[in-house]
Amino acid sequence: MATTERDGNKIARHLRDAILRLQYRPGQNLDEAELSEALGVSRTPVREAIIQLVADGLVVRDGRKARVSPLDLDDVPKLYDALLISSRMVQRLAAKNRTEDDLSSIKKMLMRFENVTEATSGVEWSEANLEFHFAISRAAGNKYFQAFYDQVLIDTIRLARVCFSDQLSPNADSVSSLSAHLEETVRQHRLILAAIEDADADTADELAVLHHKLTTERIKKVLFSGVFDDKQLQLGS
Amino acid sequence: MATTERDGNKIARHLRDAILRLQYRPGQNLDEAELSEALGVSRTPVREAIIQLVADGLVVRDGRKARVSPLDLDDVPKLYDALLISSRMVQRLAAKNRTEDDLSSIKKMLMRFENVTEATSGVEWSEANLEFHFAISRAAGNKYFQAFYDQVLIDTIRLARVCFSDQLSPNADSVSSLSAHLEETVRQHRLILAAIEDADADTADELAVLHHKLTTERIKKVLFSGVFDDKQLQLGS
DNA sequence: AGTATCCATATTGTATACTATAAAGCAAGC
DNA sequence: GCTTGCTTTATAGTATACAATATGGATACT
Repeated sequence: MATTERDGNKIARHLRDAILRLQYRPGQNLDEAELSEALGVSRTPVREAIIQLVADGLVVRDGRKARVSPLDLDDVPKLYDALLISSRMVQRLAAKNRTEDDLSSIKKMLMRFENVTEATSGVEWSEANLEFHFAISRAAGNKYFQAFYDQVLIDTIRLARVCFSDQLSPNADSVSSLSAHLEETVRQHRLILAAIEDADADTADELAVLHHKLTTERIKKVLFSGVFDDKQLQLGS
Repeated sequence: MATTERDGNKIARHLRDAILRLQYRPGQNLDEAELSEALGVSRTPVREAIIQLVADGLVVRDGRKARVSPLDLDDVPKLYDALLISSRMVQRLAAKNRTEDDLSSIKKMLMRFENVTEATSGVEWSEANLEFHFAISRAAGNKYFQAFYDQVLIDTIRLARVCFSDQLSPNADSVSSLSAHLEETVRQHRLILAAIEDADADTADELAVLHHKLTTERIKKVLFSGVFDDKQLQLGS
């Protein structure tokens, strides 16, 4: 799959990164001439990159125009359905099929993720997170499940970033909960690695369920944490 | 997904069909100049079509060259793993989420498939089969599972066609078993439609398992039916 | 005043010319 | 005689010019 083969095409990779980092916002129109000028190449490679991204699902055709694909709200539950199933399957397969190379790759990504702190930018930490799960995806050794999972992971990250970036003024509660969240994430990642190393497919599967729960709870917390506090704003006081 | 959006690009569609029909054999080199001449267009649209097909997994990059992707033998068990899981999930979802439009679409494809007889060419019947399952895939209403399943279906069909086309002299046994196989396939398709119509997810799931079994048994029968008959060729007679 | 049609313009789609690169073949040296 | 490096050639990658089409605005007609 295109997302897996680290990427081949320089300009497609640049566009992909820019989209994932929300430098191009979901729904934004992609003008070929504009992009080719910005990137200092002609329209041809830009067009070809866009075609790839359409196939990857990051860009969507709207008539002849191309737009960054827009993270539809009623796709969110579907995304988390897919995340639950694909992560369970992939971690199960990874526990069965992982090679020594896979293990060291996963370990490397885990260590990178462990160096993430509260000070690290959100983009960096979600990138490290993504790479950890990509490594597991490769370890599963089944290109069909891998393509499925990679696609789901990418949209999960995009959604998370949109949620966290729209959280314009991070309130004290979410900041204080961040370090706890990071800690728990690292703890789970270690357990997942251990299960895969032990070839314990059932545990790897159960851990996927737990990790899914952690992810969805985190998103829920952000989405429903308004800026108003019902204690401070007594109507009529 | 690209395979789902009936296709947008005329020349990509042509190439896709040609590859699925084995008019371009797995492993075959795709020369841009040659193709552009054959199709009566310039290299640009051919290149763009190839990029799409690479993303769809039907074409693979080999250095800078492009080749029809070669159906690796040790991917076969992985394909059937993926087929089992994806078909179960998709049929389960379809039973839950299907709309009336989905149902009539599935019914239409079922009727088309029922008109397939032993006289029909293999390409036509597998095409009708594919369309039936694509319709169910759409009915699932989850683009992630749909993309997963569609990809698996496409490779399943490709593999089947390679197996049956390589069966150079179809022996009497496989010909006589064909009508039984067709009949059983139609029977299962009807049951699957009924389960989806009844919103009976568990049955739809179980039927996917049965259908998977039918598919794999059929392939096994072809792969292991040599042309020699051990009764006719007694050594030393 | 509202709507419909036509023209102008912007933007995508295609063709072709040119450039860079990789593979193959030949030659020379070890 | 085999290997290695250079040259040649074929093929992919890029740029630019041109064609087609969709969209928006203006004008005219109802």
